[in-house]
Amino acid sequence: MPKVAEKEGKYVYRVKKHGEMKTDAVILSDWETIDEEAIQQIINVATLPGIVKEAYAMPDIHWGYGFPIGGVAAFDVEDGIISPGGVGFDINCGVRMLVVDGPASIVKGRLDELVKRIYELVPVGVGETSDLKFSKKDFKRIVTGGAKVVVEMGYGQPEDLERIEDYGSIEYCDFSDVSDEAYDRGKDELGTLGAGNHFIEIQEVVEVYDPEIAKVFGVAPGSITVLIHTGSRGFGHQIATDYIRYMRDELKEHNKGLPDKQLINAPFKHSLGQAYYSAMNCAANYAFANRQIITHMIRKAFKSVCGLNVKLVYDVAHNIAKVEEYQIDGKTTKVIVHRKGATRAFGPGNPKLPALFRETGQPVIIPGSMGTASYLLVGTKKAEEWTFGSTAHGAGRTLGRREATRELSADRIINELKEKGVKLMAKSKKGIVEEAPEAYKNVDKVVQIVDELGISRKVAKCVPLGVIKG
DNA sequence: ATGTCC
Repeated sequence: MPKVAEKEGKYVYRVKKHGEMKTDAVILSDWETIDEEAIQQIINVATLPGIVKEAYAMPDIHWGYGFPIGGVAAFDVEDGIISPGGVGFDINCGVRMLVVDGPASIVKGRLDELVKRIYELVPVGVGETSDLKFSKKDFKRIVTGGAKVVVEMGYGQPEDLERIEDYGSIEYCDFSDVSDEAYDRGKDELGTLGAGNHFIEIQEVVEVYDPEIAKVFGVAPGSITVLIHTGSRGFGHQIATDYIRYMRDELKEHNKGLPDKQLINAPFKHSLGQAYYSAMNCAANYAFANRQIITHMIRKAFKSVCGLNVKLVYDVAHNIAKVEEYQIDGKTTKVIVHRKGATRAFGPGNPKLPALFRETGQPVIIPGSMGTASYLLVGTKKAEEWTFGSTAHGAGRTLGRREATRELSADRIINELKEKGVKLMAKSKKGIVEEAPEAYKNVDKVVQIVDELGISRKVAKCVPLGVIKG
């Protein structure tokens, strides 16, 4: 443990404000699994203008571009900043859980066919495009309106919308803040999965920790669930790239003296900060629409192969910045919360939640690495009071992609999944090694920590039956 | 994460 960190409690470590830090940094994790580069990154975040309360690291923290992945930081909207590195390149990368309306036995009996059908319907892999064609006018409607626009176009049902974070639509956005290049990269990728850690997984609920909440969420022991993990593809990536460049070129003086160039940012109130916020929200809407279209394809697959309907459980964002209000030093303060590899975890009574989840708190989805468990949890008041309504987002890497490629073998991983009875279809062997379970922390441990800390609570555990990867 | 280097 670096000398700067003090243990404050079980899974709570504090780096007291020192040097250029404007606030403390708090690490919520077991110490053994953390790399020191990521700790330095959350310390760097605490030096940024307008940061309020504390910077937080979740138990799945690992090194990222500028900000660590698994980091949460809130900046005052009046004198704080917004930073593309605090959101991530895959803007509104997130996870959506579906539940199959019917017996597990039917799905298990047709698993191979089902995985194959989904693989045919959803384009996967780097740079993969879809056959769906949207006019520029429709594309503009989609990225400014999100999931509801594609539902209107026939991809899903109006009831889906209240089961998406922010109803799958973020209002503050203007298409004129999006570059032509971002449009070009994004126009043919709606309805595609992508690569890297993105996946579609068919799972079975093996354990329910809170039956009442599980019932509200629509799952029970033995339920078949489907997880979709993807984001805004080349569209969001280009928007991040564009605005990092604009901020570097146009805000030289403001960004002078950063502890790390990758922390490049704009004052939130500055026209460039507002333009990034707007373009980022276009990418967020794109990602919600993307997961909605993929849901439609999965529903088609289940209908044709099993004759079963599929319902939405919930859809969460884990790479995004949002304006929210919190009590800070007894004062209601409007902040721009950056959740990078962190999941919103609003508790019971939060007015931003639909009536459906008003009494329980919002569903939270924490996927594991390939072949391991995934969890459905519920948000808490404690998260709202402590971590700006945030919790972890996944297992978190322990090996970089390059290290994983060097140390692990795709064939062995394929065999291990086969032995476990998990059906895998993947576009590339490279993706398999990079996403091997050995390259990640143990998701069970991450979930145990957030549950014990009370920043979200376990509801159900799912294990994989079939995996589709890029 | 990503038309995995403009």
